[in-house]
Amino acid sequence: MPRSHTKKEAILREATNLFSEHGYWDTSISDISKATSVADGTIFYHFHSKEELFLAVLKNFKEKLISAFSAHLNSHEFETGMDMVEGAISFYLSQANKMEKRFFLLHRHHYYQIAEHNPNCWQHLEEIYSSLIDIFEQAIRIGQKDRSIKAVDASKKAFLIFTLVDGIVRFNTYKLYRADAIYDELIDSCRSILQSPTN
Amino acid sequence: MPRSHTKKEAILREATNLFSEHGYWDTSISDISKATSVADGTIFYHFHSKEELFLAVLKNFKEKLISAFSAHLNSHEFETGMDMVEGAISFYLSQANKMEKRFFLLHRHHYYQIAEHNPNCWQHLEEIYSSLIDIFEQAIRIGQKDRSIKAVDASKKAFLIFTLVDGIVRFNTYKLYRADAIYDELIDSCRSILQSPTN
DNA sequence: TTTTTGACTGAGTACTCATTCAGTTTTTAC
DNA sequence: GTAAAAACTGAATGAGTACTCAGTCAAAAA
Repeated sequence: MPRSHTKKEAILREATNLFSEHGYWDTSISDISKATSVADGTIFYHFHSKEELFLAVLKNFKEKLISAFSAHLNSHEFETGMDMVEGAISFYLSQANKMEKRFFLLHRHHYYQIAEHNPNCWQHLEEIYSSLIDIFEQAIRIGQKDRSIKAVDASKKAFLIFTLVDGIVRFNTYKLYRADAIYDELIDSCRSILQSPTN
Repeated sequence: MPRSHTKKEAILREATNLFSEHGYWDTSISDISKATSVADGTIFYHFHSKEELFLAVLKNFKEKLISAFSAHLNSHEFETGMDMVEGAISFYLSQANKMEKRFFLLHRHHYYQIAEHNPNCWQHLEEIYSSLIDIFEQAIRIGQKDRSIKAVDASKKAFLIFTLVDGIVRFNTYKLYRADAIYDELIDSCRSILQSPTN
């Protein structure tokens, strides 16, 4: 239990770093073993294949991300549902900023490729997105109760807003646009989406 | 000119199909040569390396995409700038639908990785995005002249709307959400963003 | 003390893949 | 028609790769 545990964790940690930074194909098993100061075989002792390790990294990220989110929302009080939406947006952006490399994982195309034939992988992705979108949806519903948000389709609007925020994170990590330069416009637009008179 | 031209084009065409469908790493040179009925060496005669071929595919896609867009916009008349924005959105979605596989190219992470050390690749991506965003921006400016759109920051709102639409395309290709199920909400939201009273 | 167990090792295996190049065929120029 | 140039070929190369496995070692169980 003492060292073995540590080594498996270390492998997972280094694999997360390397897969996040360089992707699946540009990270070899021996890259990971070197970074962890472990023999190649040890990796296969703990994880049966490279793909399994890759999935373990995703699973780990999923758990960290979801618990970080619920911790944040539980520890904050929001005046209105609209404020809660805003809080969720800015928390998502700050998380993406803080663990930028990890967020790369979400945008790594290879996961979606694996997901096509691996239901397990698909489920991880699905859980990540649905739990994130859920946060927005719940905030919208709360806002509709306290009248800070209009009677819109909460589920669809939540998806749209999440898409928007996630897309901005994506452009930011690809260095094609800076997220902070557009923060105010983003919040503004989300307010418009949720508060403007229904047509 | 006769056959040589054809073969180079055929290689580019098959490479586009295979890279779009399976990605860079899951497409080998011999996959491409088999699909084109050409010897491996021929590929290297026309393109110096696999990466160069990959970039040629991107360049080709860029040109096709941009010209398809301007052809569409020039052949249509729009009542207002707001209608033009709507037209651009629905055209983007229909293009993404029609050449779904090709659009994968835009979301293939590998390009962004190459872009990090290859200014040429970065430029292609930058041109694709900036010309697409430009279309939205111009439509917004026209709308501001004809009063169908409020006095918003055209450049930033154009980026936001593009991000939103592109993000939806992404979720659609990954089969995590169906774009057509959300079309009305999308248009609605864009109207809100561009027409709601400024705070 | 002896045995057993499970974590760990790293050289070896079997393979894939991009790239090369010496040579052949086809096209163009004269 | 002939020479030069260009297009094309595919077997060979060599650098990598994920994964295996026979064996080491330390600590727990007997």
